[in-house]
Amino acid sequence: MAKYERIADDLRVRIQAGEWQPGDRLPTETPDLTTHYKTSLNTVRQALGVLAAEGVVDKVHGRGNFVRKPRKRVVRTSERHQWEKDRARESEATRRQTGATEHDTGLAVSDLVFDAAFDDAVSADEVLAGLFQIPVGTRLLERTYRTRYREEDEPFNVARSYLVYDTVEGNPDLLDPSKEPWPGGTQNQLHTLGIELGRIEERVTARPPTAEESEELGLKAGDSVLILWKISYDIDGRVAEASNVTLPGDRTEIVFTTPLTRW
Amino acid sequence: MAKYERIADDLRVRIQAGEWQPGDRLPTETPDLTTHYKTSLNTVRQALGVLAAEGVVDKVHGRGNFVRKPRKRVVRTSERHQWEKDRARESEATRRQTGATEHDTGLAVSDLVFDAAFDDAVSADEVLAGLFQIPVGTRLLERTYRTRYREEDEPFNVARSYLVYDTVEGNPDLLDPSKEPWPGGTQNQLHTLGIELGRIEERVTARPPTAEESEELGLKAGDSVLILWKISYDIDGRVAEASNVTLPGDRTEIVFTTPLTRW
DNA sequence: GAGTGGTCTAGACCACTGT
DNA sequence: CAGTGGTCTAGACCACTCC
Repeated sequence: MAKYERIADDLRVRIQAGEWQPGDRLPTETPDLTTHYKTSLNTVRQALGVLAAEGVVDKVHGRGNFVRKPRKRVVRTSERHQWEKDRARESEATRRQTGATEHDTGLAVSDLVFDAAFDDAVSADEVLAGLFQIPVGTRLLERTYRTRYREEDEPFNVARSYLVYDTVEGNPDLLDPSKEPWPGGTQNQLHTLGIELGRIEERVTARPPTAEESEELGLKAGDSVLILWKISYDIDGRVAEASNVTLPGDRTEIVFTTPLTRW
Repeated sequence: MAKYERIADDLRVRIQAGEWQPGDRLPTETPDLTTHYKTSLNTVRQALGVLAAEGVVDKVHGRGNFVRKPRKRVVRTSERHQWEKDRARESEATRRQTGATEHDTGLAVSDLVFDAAFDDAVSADEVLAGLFQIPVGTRLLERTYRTRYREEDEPFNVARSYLVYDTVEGNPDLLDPSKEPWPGGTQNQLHTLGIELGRIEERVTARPPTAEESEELGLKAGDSVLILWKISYDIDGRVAEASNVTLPGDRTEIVFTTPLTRW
């Protein structure tokens, strides 16, 4: 076993044992750790790199290496869909109170900041064309949403929603970024187009963030992202909307409930 | 911007542009890349480390650095639960045909290899005690399952299932590792104890693998794991079983369907 | 044994943080 | 300005893969 692995293991054990609490600063790379482990700087840094990649340690330039604190979780439940559907036909006054994100996080609208960007001339790639059962290159409306806590700088998710352009022309609000976030969410918007949803499918995978995502979501080494594709089917089984959300893996818990029929 | 970042960006762009195809070997670290970028070995390796952490490049000791190929996905659907419940009361002959994993992967039992390990004296920690609504320290039965493709060395998942020990004493098969995998799965086993499930809840998060998980699941730098907690409630709303599965994030797609009631 | 990546060293200098 | 982490170099030697 390499020296840097032994150092990483030793530090990991000492952290787990509580020698340093979450938030505490570890001994300095130079001279503390290099002399303690009788090794060179590179080797100490390689060991700390392992722990950072595991999410055990936060490296902060100019300040030190810290034991990472567990972060507050955002829970996203599958009940949100039925809840959103039930609310889609409520009065605007009612709808204006809260959206699905607030339903999940338990926060008021005022705690969250939204940002919307539209692109009404996106061409369907193979994946989207396959979902919507349309030719590649069909014109789509792409809406990008970012949600963040008012006190934090970085958004905690980035969502991109796709609709077939031809189907949304009937509602000009759907093409106006300043109308965001609409009271009622997507299901209310689809309702104005005469579309009722019958079923929602969600597909979840995980991977390390790309450099771009790390930048955008303020992720550190040792973070993963959850990729959630939400596909909304109308009552005839056609795809009405497809969207994907990028969620920080360690801050997000996705909860699904499957009711079972009685024997 | 640091030199290693510029090198990583340059290589990333060239890979995306198709200069090297998935599976192709990149130029050697020494002397090709060091001379091409007029830099030292460490700097080239730091750049390649970035790409490896993103999952773009596979580093293979003694052979080279390769453009990573997308891997075959295993799909896990939430329909499996109802399917498993419907099957739990079928004859053993029928049940013996396939299990829920085969239902998802579309493979025959003979393509998969299972491994089961039991520990009938696990003490409930705070998380499990909270789930089952029992005192911390209550005796639990922990069953660990590993599933892998017959042709591959590493399992593609590791699952740990927890049952309250007192409730399983009625069925000695539940305490015998050699009876694994039982035809019918957990729902069939619970059926023999007179327990019928009414609802299943699944909670999903993602994070980088621990050193132990990388070892066990054969994961490389640049992989994430999905952690799925499955909580099974009986028809009275009590927790009957809790289990967690560790799934390789880039090989697994979890699919959930939410049916919506009609307006 | 040749080729290739992995580990380690010792030292220089840069960049960020807080006093 | 002092303290601390980040980048980079040049070179030595080890470990793995494949012919």
